Amino acid sequence: MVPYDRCFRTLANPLRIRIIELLKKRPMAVGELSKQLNAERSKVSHALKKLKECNFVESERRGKYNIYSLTKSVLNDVKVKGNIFDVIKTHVEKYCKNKRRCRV
Amino acid sequence: MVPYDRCFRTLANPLRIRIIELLKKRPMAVGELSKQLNAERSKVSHALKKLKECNFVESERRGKYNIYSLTKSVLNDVKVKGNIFDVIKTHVEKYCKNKRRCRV
DNA sequence: ATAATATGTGAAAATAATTTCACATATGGT
DNA sequence: ACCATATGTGAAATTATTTTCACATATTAT
Repeated sequence: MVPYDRCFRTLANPLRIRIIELLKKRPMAVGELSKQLNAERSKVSHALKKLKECNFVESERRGKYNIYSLTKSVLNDVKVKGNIFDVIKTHVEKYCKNKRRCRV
Repeated sequence: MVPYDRCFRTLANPLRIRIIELLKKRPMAVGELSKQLNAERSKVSHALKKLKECNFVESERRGKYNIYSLTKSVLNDVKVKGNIFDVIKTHVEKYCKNKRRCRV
C-alpha cells in the first residue's frame, strides 16, 4: 500500500543527497567522496551502502579502489532530465512502486 | 547546500504518504482521516502538523471540525500531473530548494 | 451551564537512524 | 613477506523520530 517511503527515507539525509549530487559529475572512489564531502570515511561507506540498496548507485572494483557511480538508469535520467527530482521521481517509480518496496 | 532533505524526511513515513494519497481524493477532517487510516487520532494530528509545516497540506476550521486538504499548489499539481511524484517534485522545488529549507 | 465531540499538544516512553570506532579484508608496492 | 592504503562492517554510543497518553481548548447540543 505504501511502498515508497523507504526510498524517501534514503533521501532524507543530507549526506546521501550530497553524494548523489557529487556522483552526477563523475564516478568517484570512497576516499575521494569522503574528502570532497569532508565527511568521515566510514560514514560515507555506510551512506553508500544505503544508496546502493536502493539502486541509486553501484560500485566497481578498480584495483584497491571501489569506484561508485550513479546507476545506469539514474545516470541516464540525469543526462536527459538534468534535475535531481525528475531523476528521483523516475527512479522511485521504477524501483519502489511495487509491493515489495525498494529492491535490495 | 542541501536544502531538500527535510522535505524528503517528511515523506519518509508511510502514514504521511498515505495521508497525502487520501487527501488527493478530497478534503477531510482529522477524525475521518484517522478512521480511514485506522490510525490513532493524535498520531494523525502529529503527522498533519509536519505535512503542514512543509506546505503539503493546509487546514480550515469548519465548526468543530478541522478540514485538511492538499495545498492549492499541490492540489493543482495533482490535477495536472496525476502522479504523486510529479507533485512532490514540483512542490519540493518550490518550497525546499532555497537556502532556508522547507519554510515553516 | 454541562456534557459530548473534535482536535491539538507537550512530554515521556519506545523505536529507529546516525555516528563513531575498532577491527577485518583486499590490493599494491617495496 | 611486510607494510601502507582503501574500503567494508558490526556494534556500541549518540541522536532523532515516532508513538502514546494525559490533558487543554474549542465548538455544538441539550
